[in-house]
Amino acid sequence: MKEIRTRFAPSPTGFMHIGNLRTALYAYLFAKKNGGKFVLRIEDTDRERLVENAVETIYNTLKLAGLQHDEGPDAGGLFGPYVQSERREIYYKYAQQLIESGNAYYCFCSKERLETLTDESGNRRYDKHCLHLSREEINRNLAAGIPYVIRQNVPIEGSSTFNDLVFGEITVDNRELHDNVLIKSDGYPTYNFANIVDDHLMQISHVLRGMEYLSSTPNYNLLYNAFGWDIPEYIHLPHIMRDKQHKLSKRYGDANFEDFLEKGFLPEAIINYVALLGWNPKNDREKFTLSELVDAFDIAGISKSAAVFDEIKLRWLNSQYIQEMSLEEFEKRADAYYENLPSEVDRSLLSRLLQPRIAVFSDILEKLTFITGFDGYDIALLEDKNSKTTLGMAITVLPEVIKLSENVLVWENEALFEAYNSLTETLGIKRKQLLWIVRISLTGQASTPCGATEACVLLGRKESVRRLQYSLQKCLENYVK
RNA sequence: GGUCUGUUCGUCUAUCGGUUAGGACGCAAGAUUUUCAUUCUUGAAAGAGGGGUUCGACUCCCCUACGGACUACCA
Repeated sequence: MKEIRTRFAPSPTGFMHIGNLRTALYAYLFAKKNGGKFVLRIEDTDRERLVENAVETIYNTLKLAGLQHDEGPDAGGLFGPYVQSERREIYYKYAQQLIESGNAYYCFCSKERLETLTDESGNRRYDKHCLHLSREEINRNLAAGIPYVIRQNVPIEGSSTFNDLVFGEITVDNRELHDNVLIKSDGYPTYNFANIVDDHLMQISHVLRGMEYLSSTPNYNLLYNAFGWDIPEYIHLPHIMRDKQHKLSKRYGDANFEDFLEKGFLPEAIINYVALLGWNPKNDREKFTLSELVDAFDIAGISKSAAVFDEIKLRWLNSQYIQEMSLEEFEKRADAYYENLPSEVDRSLLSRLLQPRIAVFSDILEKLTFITGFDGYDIALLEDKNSKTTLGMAITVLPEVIKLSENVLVWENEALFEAYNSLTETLGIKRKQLLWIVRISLTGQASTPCGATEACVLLGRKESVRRLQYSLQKCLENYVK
């Protein structure tokens, strides 16, 4: 039984796109599920699109996501080098072999000539012009240093059929196939060539990749056959969309892993969410750790249709992870968002209040504005139809609350609640009403990450009394009987 | 344009010929609540259209419509 080997083969052209991450995840899951190996290969054959540090981004992402590769440029392995730019002689050697067997040929056509091959709808198909060059002509051109590429010689007749583990059997007429460039004029191989040579040499048993490669797969199979190599199993993955019409793209912005991390999403939640975009475990389960995903993964659960990325649902999943973490862990991660808080604010209490109320860590900033940004608010908030409060009520209640707040013995939650609660009795109003008035007066916000008494504790006695007085003042100014 | 491919609630999806078409997010309503929030319950919400095949089709086949990918010396 052959060992299961999958690979993730990104090109270092920028950030790690969510769609790419999912491809890596599935390749990892499939390998691990079957006791196989997951290898990382860097496809840097497009010298113009290289982005500095992109390789580090790839390492980093895989590390953060927990997708540890068994082989790769940084991990070693028996099939290196794992960076395509370091394998040029290999590709060239195999290209020569293809030329000798008639499955590839030198092409010296100029860009200008190629242009003339473009039809009215903007498509270009090479006419095999250079296939008919004589040995002498080729040698002469080579000797003269005329730039050339090496092209695949696809048969003009017949058809190619292959089986994809997700999409099933696919047949394409060979006449639809192009004589793809295998080796570019700069000496580097194209993806179309490098990927098949490497997949074979690295003994990749299952190729998982985006379905944009589905239509060029027959080309690859022709190459495998020309070499007499076994064709790997194919697992093409449906796209992840930003909406029904558009693929998730780098241009769109937020579609990359590090952006989500920056927004305060947890890598585990992102992985969990992304796993379920285009795959389902055949039951209703929604929460999985990475190792649980390994156990549950099965290509039968991969769907054929594209999935729209839904950040709202990701938020929900993320909130589940946040709520399950320990308070210590939460505090550690939340700490960065507490920077601008007055030092007397109780961070531990704050964390306890915040943990069940946020979906992503960056939500914290907005939840904290009642502490950091209390400078006037819409007094109309004090009139609430739900709690049945009015400005007039606030005016009678606030002085009592202030008096009580100045005198209450211990400034902590229980005591405050007791004190305010007994005040409702003497004033003859509902607890909900009093607490609404207090909370609004204290925070100026309809929705806060805490109740009235908790707001008191967070703000401290001095600041609380100050705010209550300020609010009373505003009420009096605005009150028209 | 050609080729390949897809189409179940707004979104992610289950169903592999027989179900009141299920779950989740989101949404709405109600309940609980120590005030914000949580939680709970309930509800609205789907098989693109048309032909077949079949006793019976979301499920199989064909056509149409509408998406998407590819059609580069990018991957």
